[in-house]
Amino acid sequence: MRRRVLDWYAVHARPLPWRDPETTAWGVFVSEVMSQQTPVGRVEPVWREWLARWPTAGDLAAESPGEVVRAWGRLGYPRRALRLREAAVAMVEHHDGEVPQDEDALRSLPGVGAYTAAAVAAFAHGRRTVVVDTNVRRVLARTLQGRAQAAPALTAAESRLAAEVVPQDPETSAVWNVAVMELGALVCRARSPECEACPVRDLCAWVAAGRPADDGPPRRGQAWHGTDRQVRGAIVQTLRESPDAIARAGLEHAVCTRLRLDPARHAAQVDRCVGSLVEDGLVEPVDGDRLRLPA
DNA sequence: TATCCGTGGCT
DNA sequence: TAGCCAAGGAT
Repeated sequence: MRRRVLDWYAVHARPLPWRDPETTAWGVFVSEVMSQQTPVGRVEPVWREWLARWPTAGDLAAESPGEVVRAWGRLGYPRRALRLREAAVAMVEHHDGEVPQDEDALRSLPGVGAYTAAAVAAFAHGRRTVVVDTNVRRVLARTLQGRAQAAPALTAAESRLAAEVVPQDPETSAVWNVAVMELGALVCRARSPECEACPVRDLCAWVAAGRPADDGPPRRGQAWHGTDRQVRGAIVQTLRESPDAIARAGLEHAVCTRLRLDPARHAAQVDRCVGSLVEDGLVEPVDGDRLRLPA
């Protein structure tokens, strides 16, 4: 199985810029944070802008939060932009401006969880780690467990399984980790798997079982229309597009217009969301009644 | 552990 | 078309 996946990756890997051997650890770190819950195709152009503008952690650490959120554009979950900047500050203050190599040190950075710490240690520093993302979970669930999808949340059994299949040699392990992810992203996809193109289809327990449908609990869809998330998104988008601070009433109007909401009935929701965004550090009140991205 | 947190393309 | 889903993390 390992040889097949590694050989497949050698031929089919996408030429993502952060996979270039000359990309710095900082570049890899930025790519991993941007890719959290955002398709890599959308990440690539923003990543290029960021690395040209802030080629080191020190460069980003010196930038204002608002400018970082603005440059984040529409990647989604803009709190990640703030945490990425905070991580850069921590690197400057505690790691001599460099991306830590140790998984635990990475884990302690803002916005870095188990996945990102393992991924950066492996892909930026060549460490042997166990990278478990949604792609890896799905590939292992199908090939080894014969299930259509992984469990809703990562289980201890899954982590053990993932750890068992990572090659011992550090260099090979790093390629293995990215290769399984790539297989999940390109072939062993969640919705329309392309089993005919899979290098391990004849070893796959799910294929052997006749590709049975998922037998797990029904997934809860993410509500969107009319939610605080939608309103928060519209608020930040409006402020991103405005070079100057905006009066609260003007912001309410702009957001309701953008979302086609009745201002009379949604002013309170917009206000509540502004409050939560201020708490998150994504919005900053100025001059009493005006709002802007944080300076 | 369940829920919250953006955005947009795909089926 | 409406829902599903994407290199997760924090609480």
